[in-house]
Amino acid sequence: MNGTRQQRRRGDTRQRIQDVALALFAEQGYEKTSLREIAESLDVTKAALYYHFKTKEEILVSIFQDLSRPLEDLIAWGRDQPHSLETKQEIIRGYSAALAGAAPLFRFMQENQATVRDLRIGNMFKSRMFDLRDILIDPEADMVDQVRCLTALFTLHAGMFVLRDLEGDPEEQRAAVLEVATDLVTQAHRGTAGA
Amino acid sequence: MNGTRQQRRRGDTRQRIQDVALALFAEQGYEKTSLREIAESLDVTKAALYYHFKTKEEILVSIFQDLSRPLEDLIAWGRDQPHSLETKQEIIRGYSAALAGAAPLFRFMQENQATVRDLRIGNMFKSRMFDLRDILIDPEADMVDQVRCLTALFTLHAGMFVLRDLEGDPEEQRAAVLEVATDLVTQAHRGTAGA
Amino acid sequence: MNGTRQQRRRGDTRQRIQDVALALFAEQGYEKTSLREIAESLDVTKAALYYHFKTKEEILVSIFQDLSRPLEDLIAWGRDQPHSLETKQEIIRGYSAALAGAAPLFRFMQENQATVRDLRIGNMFKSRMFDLRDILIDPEADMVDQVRCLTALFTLHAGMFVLRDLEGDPEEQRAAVLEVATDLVTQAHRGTAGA
Amino acid sequence: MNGTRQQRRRGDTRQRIQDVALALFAEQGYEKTSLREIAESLDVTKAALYYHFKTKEEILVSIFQDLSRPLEDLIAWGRDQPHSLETKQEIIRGYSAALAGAAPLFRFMQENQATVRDLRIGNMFKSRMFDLRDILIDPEADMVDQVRCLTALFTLHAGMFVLRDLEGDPEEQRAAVLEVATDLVTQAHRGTAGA
DNA sequence: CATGAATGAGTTTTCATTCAT
DNA sequence: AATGAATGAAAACTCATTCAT
Repeated sequence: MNGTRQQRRRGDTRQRIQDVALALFAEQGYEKTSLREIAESLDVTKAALYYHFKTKEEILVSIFQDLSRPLEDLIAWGRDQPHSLETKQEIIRGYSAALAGAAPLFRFMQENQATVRDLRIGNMFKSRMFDLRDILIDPEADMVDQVRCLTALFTLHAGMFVLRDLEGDPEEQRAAVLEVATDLVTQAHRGTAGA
Repeated sequence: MNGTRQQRRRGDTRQRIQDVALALFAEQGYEKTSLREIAESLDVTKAALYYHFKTKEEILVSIFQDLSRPLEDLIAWGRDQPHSLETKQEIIRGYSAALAGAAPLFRFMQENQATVRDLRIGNMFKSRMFDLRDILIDPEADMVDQVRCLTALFTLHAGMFVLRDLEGDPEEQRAAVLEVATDLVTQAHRGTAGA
Repeated sequence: MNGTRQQRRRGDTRQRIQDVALALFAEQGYEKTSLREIAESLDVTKAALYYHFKTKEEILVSIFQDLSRPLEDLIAWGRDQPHSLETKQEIIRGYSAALAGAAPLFRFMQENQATVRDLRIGNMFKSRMFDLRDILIDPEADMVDQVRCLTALFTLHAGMFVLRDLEGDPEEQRAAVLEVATDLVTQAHRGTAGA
Repeated sequence: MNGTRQQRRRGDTRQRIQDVALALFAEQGYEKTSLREIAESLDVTKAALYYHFKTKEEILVSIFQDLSRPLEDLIAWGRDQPHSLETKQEIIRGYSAALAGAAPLFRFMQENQATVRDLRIGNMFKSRMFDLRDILIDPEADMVDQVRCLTALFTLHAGMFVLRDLEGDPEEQRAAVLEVATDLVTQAHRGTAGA
């Protein structure tokens, strides 16, 4: 007992499934990752996956729920703040941190939109984005400033997956992306506030 | 003769396959669209598809090649221009038009990145984007301004698929998106030129 | 007219189909050679093949009929000869020549027995072999001598396709094979005649 | 429980697949035997076959590996013996026994050479034959005696599938074939030893 | 003498899922 | 907490063949 083979501290399996699944989903996409592949990576049988999760989709949902917690907290916080410039800037910073903290998940969401769209997490994610939008955007702002805010959001997203292909220091890149995004919401806020 | 059922103006089939395939690919994603589905939509057999295209991927490639022609022309034009602000703004305008002119295709590219990545069009598209980047970005500009240019590009992309979910006049939206993107390259250019 | 493209002296096509088909059948096997492949090798369409031959099998049958003519002549000759040793030796020589004269065909027959068995040429070939056997074998000879005669036949066959993998001068090999085969019928004849 | 339908002694399926597959492969050929046919013969689904074997080819490979074991043992034995006449005769006897012990498999190999050639078992079998050749053939023997040895081998092969079409007592036939083959290696050995 | 367009029936293979043990 | 065995549905693709032109 406590043998070499059984190293795996028990109770661990669920977490290990999530980890491997996310890695594969992010690397290959959801549809191209089969449960067989996940099981083999873990050296368990497919049936074992079904002991821990009801369906393939459930695995993904559970990952999303676990990893998007910080984002949810951010939104909850933002909702109670005044629509001030500081709040908006803090939201941008927070979102950037949330993305960085669960990069594989968000990269997955980016790259598998068509698939994600008709999975349960599709709506979950969409509603988070709407929440962010409602915090950032002033409904009375003109269209251009509204677009600036949305653009700020997508700048952060794109920063994750596009800049990977670019030369240059990653830390410097992240900072630059954050600056551009912050700039955009600031311009948007000024435009509206000044009018 | 010339019956109702046989309406099918001959020679038409290849084009009809491309049309239906693109519509389905954009709507459901590449993997979730089966050749059976495409064939049934057209009221032909699967084998007929294989008469016109060697593989499923080939259908997609042919669509991409046909529809990305304007983008290619734009790049060819841009390569020979001076790296002036006017050129950059014209590139943004042109890219916006190219996207609008083949919206379903580019929406598809956006939403199926994980899939597209290991299809032939993955590299084709990537290299187009690199070309655009090289035209827009001044290699001596600082990181922030470089990010601004890339952001301009993605603003246009995101404009296509995100704004669909937004209320408001589509034409006004498109104009706003274009303005934000133009603004970004302008700022980037000023920053660099002024330094 | 008499243009560069149409070089192909007309009327030739049927023959060209047979040639290419035999080459491919021998190289890859009957089932693994598709009509598409044959057509493409000839730079014509599949439908063109159907102008010249009713079915895939028909192509093969026509090849067999054309190329097995010498064998048929040999058998016809042998049937009218006395069952002397000279006759038997001549049959062996003749069969060797027939095989050499249509090597790809007979190699094909060797290597595709399972397939050939339920094609029309299966029975055609089988009956030729029975004819040869009846000429070579004395029904009153003992089993061992009968086997010697059959072995002589198969020695020639095997000589074609096995020796290809062997080092050594091909001509010397062919001569050696012929000598062994001749030896076998001679022994068989002596055994029977001497008894 | 223990119902008539569920007879299937569990754990049995893999073996049953191999048995049925070999029977069908030998009877109809590899290409003309579909997995559907095998599955239906066993009253399981196609997918069940894939639970036990990764590909169609794997089924064949596994059969070959299981059934060619005695041949491998024979070769292993032969390699360590002196190149004496007794050794050679024993090899012939042993090969005859090996063929008889797995007649359907070797018949299959005979009749599907074109197919087998580009499957993994093609090379496996070829190398076994080369091993046998190296044991039987004296490299200093003249070509004719070398051919005699090879012919001995093919006599045994041909004995299996040709004699099926012949009248006469099968046991007597087998004995006769063995005698002819033994005779051939003996002649070959004498020729070389005497020189 | 040949092509362009298409079909129907089939192939091997893969997948998410189930369930008795 | 997991496995071994299996399934039903579907996928992409191939092939010999047909026929109007």
